[in-house]
Amino acid sequence: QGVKNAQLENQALKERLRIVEEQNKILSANKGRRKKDDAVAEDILAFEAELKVCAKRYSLMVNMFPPPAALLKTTLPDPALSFNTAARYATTGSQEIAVLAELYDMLPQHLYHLVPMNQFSNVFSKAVCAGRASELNKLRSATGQIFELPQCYFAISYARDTETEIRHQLLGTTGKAGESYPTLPPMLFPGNIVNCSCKTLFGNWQLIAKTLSCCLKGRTSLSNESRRQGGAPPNAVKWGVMAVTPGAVAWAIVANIFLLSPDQEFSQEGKGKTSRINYGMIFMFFKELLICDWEKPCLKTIIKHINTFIFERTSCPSHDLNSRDSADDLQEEMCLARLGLAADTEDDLSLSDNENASIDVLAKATGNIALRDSNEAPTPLSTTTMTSTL
DNA sequence: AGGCGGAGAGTCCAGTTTAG
DNA sequence: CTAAACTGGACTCTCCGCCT
Repeated sequence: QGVKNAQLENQALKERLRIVEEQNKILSANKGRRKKDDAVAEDILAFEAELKVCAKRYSLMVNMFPPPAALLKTTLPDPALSFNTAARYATTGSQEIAVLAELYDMLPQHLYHLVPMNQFSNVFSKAVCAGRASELNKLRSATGQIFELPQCYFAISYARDTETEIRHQLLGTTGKAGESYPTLPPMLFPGNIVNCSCKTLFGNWQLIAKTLSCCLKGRTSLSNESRRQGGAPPNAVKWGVMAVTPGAVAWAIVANIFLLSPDQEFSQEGKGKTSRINYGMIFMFFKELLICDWEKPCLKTIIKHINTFIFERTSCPSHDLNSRDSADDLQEEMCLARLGLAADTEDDLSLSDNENASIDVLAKATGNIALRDSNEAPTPLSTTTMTSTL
């Protein structure tokens, strides 16, 4: 009797399932015809995989944060603005256009028509965030190697802010309650020593190079001994990336700060929950600085070092890292010193207004003032607002 | 064989909605 | 009004296909 009852029950359930499935089919079929938008949605769906790859590349090489949805609706002015020069920071309008131009530059032409669609922003933003999260997750397992510290410090819930090497030597805070994080942490300077006149900013380029190498060439590119044994093509090969960009360098700096910070997650708005570091603003700050100074010889030298480290190194990075000949070192130091000198005296008459503006930002930031959230609305990417916040 | 990256399921947490 | 239920965002883990 028991078996019989169970069988009957089973049959009844199956019948019910069949009815529900049928109803579901009808509902989804109707849903398909209800909106005019659906052809559009299908179009985006068809290119979804390609779009996701582009979004991830965009998030690492161009902009750590997805562009605002409203911006995607606007059309690009016909003579496309050059977005990799200081000119983009002239006005708020030119900055927005540059963000859009950058996006279009990143996408293959056959995807252009998708950008203004409603669904695009949603799909693209999600992919940007997912890509960023997966890279940060990968980095977290290699952070010990990057900073030459015990890997256990970087377990997600480890109290990193209690370790003085991290808190004091790399991030530059004393650990007092309510203290803010400096915009230019010691880890950006050689020997982790902040130079008040910024003479050696980015001199500690190895950390940036290692971070980007891990993201672009895979985790094993960091280890000295084991050479790459095979595997799927790493991101750099997949994306055809041959050199780092200002966005990528800024990405690496922000990622390094995040990995050292006590924060456990990287929110979409770009603000650290525990540290209250405003990562979004820091990213904008460094990207602007890098774009404005990209062609300056001192920065060029550093970028060359980073590119060599990531793209030309075949094996044994420790040699390249630690035993560069002193003449090379000296030359680099001098070069950096010139960058700092320009910031101090502003005696370089060839500087454009925008370059001066970037130096202004830099000089103010050196005063150990943090780009920290002060319970205000997120500030847009502009030099003027940035300096006033500082 | 083993590294790489992606998909997707699962976890955790915080904010919001809903039932009582 | 409160507590339970739901929802959504971000991260984690595992598996799988691809590749050298």
